[in-house]
Amino acid sequence: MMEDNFIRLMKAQQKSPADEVINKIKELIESGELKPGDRLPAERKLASDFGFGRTHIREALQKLEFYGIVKTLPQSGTILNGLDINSLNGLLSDVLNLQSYDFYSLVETRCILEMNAIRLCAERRTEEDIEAMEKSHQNFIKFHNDEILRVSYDFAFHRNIAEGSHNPVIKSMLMTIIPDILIIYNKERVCNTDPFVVIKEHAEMINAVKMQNGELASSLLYQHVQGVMTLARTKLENLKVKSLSMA
Amino acid sequence: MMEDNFIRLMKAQQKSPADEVINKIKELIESGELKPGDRLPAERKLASDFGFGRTHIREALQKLEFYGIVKTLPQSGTILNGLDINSLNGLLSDVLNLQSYDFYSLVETRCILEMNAIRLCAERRTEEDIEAMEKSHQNFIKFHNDEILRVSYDFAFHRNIAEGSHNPVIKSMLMTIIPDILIIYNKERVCNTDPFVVIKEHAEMINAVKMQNGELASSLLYQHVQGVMTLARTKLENLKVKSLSMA
DNA sequence: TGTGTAATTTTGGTCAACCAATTAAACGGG
DNA sequence: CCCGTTTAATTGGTTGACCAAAATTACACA
Repeated sequence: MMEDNFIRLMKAQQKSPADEVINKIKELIESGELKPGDRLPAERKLASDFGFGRTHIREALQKLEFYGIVKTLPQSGTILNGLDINSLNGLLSDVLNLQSYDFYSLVETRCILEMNAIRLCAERRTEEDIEAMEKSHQNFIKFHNDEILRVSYDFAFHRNIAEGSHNPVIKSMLMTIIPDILIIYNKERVCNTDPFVVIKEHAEMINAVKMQNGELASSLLYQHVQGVMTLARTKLENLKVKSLSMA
Repeated sequence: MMEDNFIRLMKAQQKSPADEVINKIKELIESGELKPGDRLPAERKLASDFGFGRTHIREALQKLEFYGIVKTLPQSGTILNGLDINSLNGLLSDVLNLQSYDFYSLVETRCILEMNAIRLCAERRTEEDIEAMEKSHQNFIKFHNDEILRVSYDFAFHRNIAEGSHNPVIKSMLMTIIPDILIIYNKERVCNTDPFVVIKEHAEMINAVKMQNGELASSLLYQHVQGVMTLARTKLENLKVKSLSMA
């Protein structure tokens, strides 16, 4: 496992072709040859100029579009966004320096997003949201003896919370990080929280949401995930995951 | 602009080919034909079975890999993650139901992430972090009369905060949402916060970070972004942005 | 019967060519 | 000279073919 991390670290240091393309685009901007708002040279031209195939060019542009740096218009071209040079350079540096992240950062960010998701859920929840949470909770109780199913319904419960926040950005972000957490959870098999404790905590959170008490719901959620936080801090502190990007 | 939103809404209802592929993969899982941990049929087979080209298959798999649902191994195949059927179905439903998001959600999430980023920055900051914040702050003062440069250095300041959190997941998430916010900011040209107010707020935040006072830093950041929050709530409430996904 | 090696097949990644949408240039008439 | 129409060029998206790595199968020998 340590060897795995070493190999991944080395790979991270070898830039992918797409990252090399991004670096060259960054140089075009720094040289003034490409200005904010400009259309980029055509994919074929970039391929020829940079010495990479169009597949790598397209992968690089897709990545830049994902981060809002360019906008691709079918059959029309690719436009650099209109931010100023310093901001563009900063963003491009950040894209190029995206790191693998450690499990602790993953879990810490999940905690932050979920604490706020449940606070918003308490404020904004609908009857459907409460019913969905109740249903997941009842299913958790029903299958609390089944190690796999109870994790499944715990996860469903957390998805209900995200849904109840009525903030699609928070939902989307949680979606990108929850699967990795769950996968590592299941793989390490080190979480053995008493299901009755979970049942109690779920019930308290539902009640706080019903009462529209965001602060209470938020602090209950914080307590709820302390188990994973502690786990991440002590046993899996240096566990690397993947780069949170498309490359 | 209202017409723009209408057209985008209609487009959102037409599933992309990649989403149709994802839906078919979901059906394979629901039918039991594809189980957690299984290798998916080869790309060529999926293309043939589903009636889409390999480009669309690969785009769908790339999206699923981004969300942690599958793992693609070059020259070996694509593996479905080992989560249970309910969780997989839930995740796939969420992926298929990713929505366009409104500017308010974007800004609200930014506020949440940055409040926590600066709290962590106060706890974890290094001397380099403080120096970087000071430098951005000094540049903001220097160019406070230049509308473009001061936004640029304000952005640099916020990037320093993200960097100082020492949490790559938070950094990465802020990176995906900040450009859109800045672009809309510049386009709507409706923020006219007095630069001297910003200078004062920046100085207070730096001081709180120096003092390692996370709570203070967090609440100062909250005050700092209230302008954008108010703007988002009143003037741009229904402004749709893009789908926060690769499709 | 088990093991090691070689051959074959399968696989995802990449490429050049082609398709169709968009833009730019050319042309003709007023 | 300007404007509308037609033609040509440019563009990103898609396709089928090819490449090389990985996995599977077949075969030979102890």
